[in-house]
Amino acid sequence: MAYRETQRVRRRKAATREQLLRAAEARVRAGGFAALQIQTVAADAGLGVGTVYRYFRNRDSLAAEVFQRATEREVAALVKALAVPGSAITRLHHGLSVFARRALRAPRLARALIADPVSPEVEAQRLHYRRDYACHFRTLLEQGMESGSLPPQPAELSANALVGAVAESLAGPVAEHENESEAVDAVCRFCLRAVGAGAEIPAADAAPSLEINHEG
Amino acid sequence: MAYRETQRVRRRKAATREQLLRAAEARVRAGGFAALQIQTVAADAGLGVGTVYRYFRNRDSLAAEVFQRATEREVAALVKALAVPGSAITRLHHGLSVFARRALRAPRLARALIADPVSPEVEAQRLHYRRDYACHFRTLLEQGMESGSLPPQPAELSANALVGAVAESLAGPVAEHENESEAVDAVCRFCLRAVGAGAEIPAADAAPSLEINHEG
DNA sequence: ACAAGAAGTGAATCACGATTCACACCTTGT
DNA sequence: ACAAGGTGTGAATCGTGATTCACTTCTTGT
Repeated sequence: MAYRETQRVRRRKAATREQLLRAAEARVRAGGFAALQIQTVAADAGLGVGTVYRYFRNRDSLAAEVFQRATEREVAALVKALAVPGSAITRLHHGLSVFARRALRAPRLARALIADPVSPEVEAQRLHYRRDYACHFRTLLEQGMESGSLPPQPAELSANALVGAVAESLAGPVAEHENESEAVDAVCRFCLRAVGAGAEIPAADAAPSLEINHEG
Repeated sequence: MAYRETQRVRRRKAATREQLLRAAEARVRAGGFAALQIQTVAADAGLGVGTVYRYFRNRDSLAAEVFQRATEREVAALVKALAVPGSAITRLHHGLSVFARRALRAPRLARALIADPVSPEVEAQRLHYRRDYACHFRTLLEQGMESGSLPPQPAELSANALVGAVAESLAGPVAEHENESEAVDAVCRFCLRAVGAGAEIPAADAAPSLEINHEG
């Protein structure tokens, strides 16, 4: 025996893998999953095509991992935003605000996560993600309904509609906005009214300065 | 000179073209634009592959025409629905109801029109369509705001959000519904509340029996 | 029935990415 | 320095559809 993987190598490999994933996500961010091409990603990462296959079984696996990472980051951001103290409505507002801002900042990515057709593998993950995502909103809506601050409504459907409204108006193909904050604000109002919390809409600056880490 | 296109031939050609378009749309209806393959369409129409190219320059042209037809049909349905007499809110409700029902009945098609990535050519049309579509809602929202029955809001953004909410909740990948009418109804309520017409929501059966021609 | 002018056809060809793989180049323990 | 066991590479190969085109089969006016 003369070779055994050492710490140093393990780190380098991890770094390379990371670099590939970053390059891949950058492409998806810019052009959706259609832009996730092995040649391109390899080139971006300064590596050979074959190398990519040392790290990922195939394109779909790479896509799936990019999807999962981005997805988990989004869900985490939402959960964090919802964890704020306050009434169901206040928390919903925070959540929407964060979701909206992220969608606005990375529209292509948002659309990719929500709708880009990829492999069946990714499609399954997408379902998971969507359910998860909607689930958080749904829980909040249910809380609001129980406490009487929201009118009765099918929570599941409302949650999905919220996601659609935000995604479409801010990240859709027709989205144009002079002022980011105004747009985010407008969508939040729209959404709050939609779930029946129109009257209790907090002041415009109730959830303004939430730091957003797009990368971390 | 010994051959001149006659009425009979012209008709047959038109019929063939029509048949190809129908077959193509059927595929899109079932599996989005990814399912629009020349081989498949030709087979469905009972024709040879080459024949398709006698009628359409290439796949993109065919896709574009399928898109345009479906699109125009949708817009026409919306316009017709909005043409009903009554207040801005009533008309909006009718429009939403029709839009929702159509999306629910042909979810894959709805998604294809709204989000499926195709050629740049189609992408341009999509923009047109979306603008057109949103425009009708927008006009109505503006009327409502002028007359004071709707609160001030950025009409363009609200219109897009409405489209997103309906499409996502009824035609999205996570859409599941026991009862069609209930779902349509719930989305309509959601939307009306969203634009600020929550109080004036008409009785549940205010716009129930609008005939929908899915084909014509 | 014949010639001109199309329309119909599908096997062959292209195009475009994904995927493979034989080979070059490191890393490590002796 | 050497052998073992990787890792990195990119030209060659595959796979999947779109597209072409030489050829067959109508249609029509004479």
